Amino acid sequence: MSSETVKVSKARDKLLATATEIFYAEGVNSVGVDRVIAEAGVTRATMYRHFPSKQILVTTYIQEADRAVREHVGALLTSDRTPADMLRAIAENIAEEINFSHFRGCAFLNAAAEFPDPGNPVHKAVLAHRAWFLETILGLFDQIDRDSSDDAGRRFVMLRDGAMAAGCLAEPKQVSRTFLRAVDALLS
Amino acid sequence: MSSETVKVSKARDKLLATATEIFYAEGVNSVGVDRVIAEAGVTRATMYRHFPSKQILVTTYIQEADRAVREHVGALLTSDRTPADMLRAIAENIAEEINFSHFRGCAFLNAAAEFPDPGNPVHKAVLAHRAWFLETILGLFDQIDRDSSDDAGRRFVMLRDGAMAAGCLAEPKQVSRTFLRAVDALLS
DNA sequence: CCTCAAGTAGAACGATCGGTCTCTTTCATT
DNA sequence: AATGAAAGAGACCGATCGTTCTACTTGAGG
Repeated sequence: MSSETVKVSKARDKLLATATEIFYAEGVNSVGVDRVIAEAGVTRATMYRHFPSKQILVTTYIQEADRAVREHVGALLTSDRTPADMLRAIAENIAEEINFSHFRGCAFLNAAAEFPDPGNPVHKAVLAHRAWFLETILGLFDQIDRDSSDDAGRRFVMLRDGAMAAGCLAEPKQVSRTFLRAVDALLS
Repeated sequence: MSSETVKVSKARDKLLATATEIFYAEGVNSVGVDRVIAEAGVTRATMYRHFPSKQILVTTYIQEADRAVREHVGALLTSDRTPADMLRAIAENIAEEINFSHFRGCAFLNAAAEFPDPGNPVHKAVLAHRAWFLETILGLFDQIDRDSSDDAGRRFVMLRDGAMAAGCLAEPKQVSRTFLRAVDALLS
C-alpha cells in the first residue's frame, strides 16, 4: 500500500455507511442485520468479522456520528471567529441539518429513545456525546459573558434539542427559523 | 351494574396500564407482547380480544397518553387564570414531570423515534398530539400579545421539547430549572 | 510459489417475535 | 336454572431475530 494503515477495509466502510443510513432512517430496533448485510452487498461472515455483534455495530454507528460532529465543530473552533460567531455558525449548521431532505431528527436522541438503559453502551455513547457538546457550548458562552454563561449555554442546548426533535415532526423551515431567531435573541 | 357503561373491563385496564408502564420505561420495540401479558397477569387470548394486534395496543397507549394530557391542560384552561399564568402552570407541570423519579423523556417523542414512518398509526397519533399542543400554546400567547405570539409560542414548545428530551439524559433538576427560567424570560 | 487473511456463499442454530387455535372455567343477566 | 360473553390455560404456527458454522474463492505480500 502507498502509505501505512490507509487501507482499512472496503467491506467495513460499506457496512458502516449502510448501517448508518438505515439505522438513522428507520430506527435501530426496526432493522435487522440481514437488511444491513443485504443492502451493503456483503456476506454475513464478513459483517461478523468486522462487527462481532449488532450491539457493536450500533455502538460504532453512534460513536462515528459523535466523531464526525466533534470534527466538524472542532474545525469551527479553530477558525478566527468571535465566540458569538462560532455559536451562530454552529446554530446555522444545525438549521441546515434540519432542512436536509432526509432529516429524521437527532441520531443521538433517537438512539437514546431506543436504548433507555443507562448501562447500555449505545446509551453511554450518547451521554458522552452530549456531555462534550454541552461543555463546548458552555465554554463559548463563557468567553462572551462569564456571569450569564451557564444559563445561556444550557438554554442554547435546550433549544437545539427541541429543534432537532421537532424538525422531522413539523415543517423543517418553520422549526429552523424559530431556532435561529431564539439563538439570535440569546446572543444579544 | 350500578350505572350504565361504567364497567369496561378489568383485564383491559390492567393490560393498558401495564403496557403503558413498560413501553414508556423500556421502549416499545424492546418489549414483546409476552412481557406485557405476563406482567399484566392476563392471558394471551384476553389481550388479543381487547387489542387485536400489538400495533393497536401501542397506538392505544399513545392515544391514551394524548387524552390524559389534553384533559389535564384542558382543566387548566378553564381555570380563572391569566393566559400568562396558564402558560406558567403548564410549564411547571412539565418541570414536575421531568423531576419525576421514573421520568424517561417524552412518550410522544420517544414513540416517534421508534416509528419514523409517517404512515404509521403511532406516528400519526404523535403528530396529532403535537399539533394540538402547539395550537393550544399559540392560542395562549395570542391572548397575551397578538404581534409576537407566533414566535414566542413556537419558542415555548421548542424549549419544552428540548427539556423533555434532555430531562433523562442529564440532571433533571438542572434541566427543569433551565426550562422554567427560559419560560419566565419568554413571558416578560 | 506459497501463505494467509479477507471475502463469498449459504446452511443451520436456538430463541423470540407477533399471532392463532382449542378447551375449560367463571359469572352476571335473563 | 340457563345462557353467553369474558377470561384463564396453554399448545402451536410461521417468520424473523441475532449468531455460528463449514466450504470455497480471491488476492496481495513474503
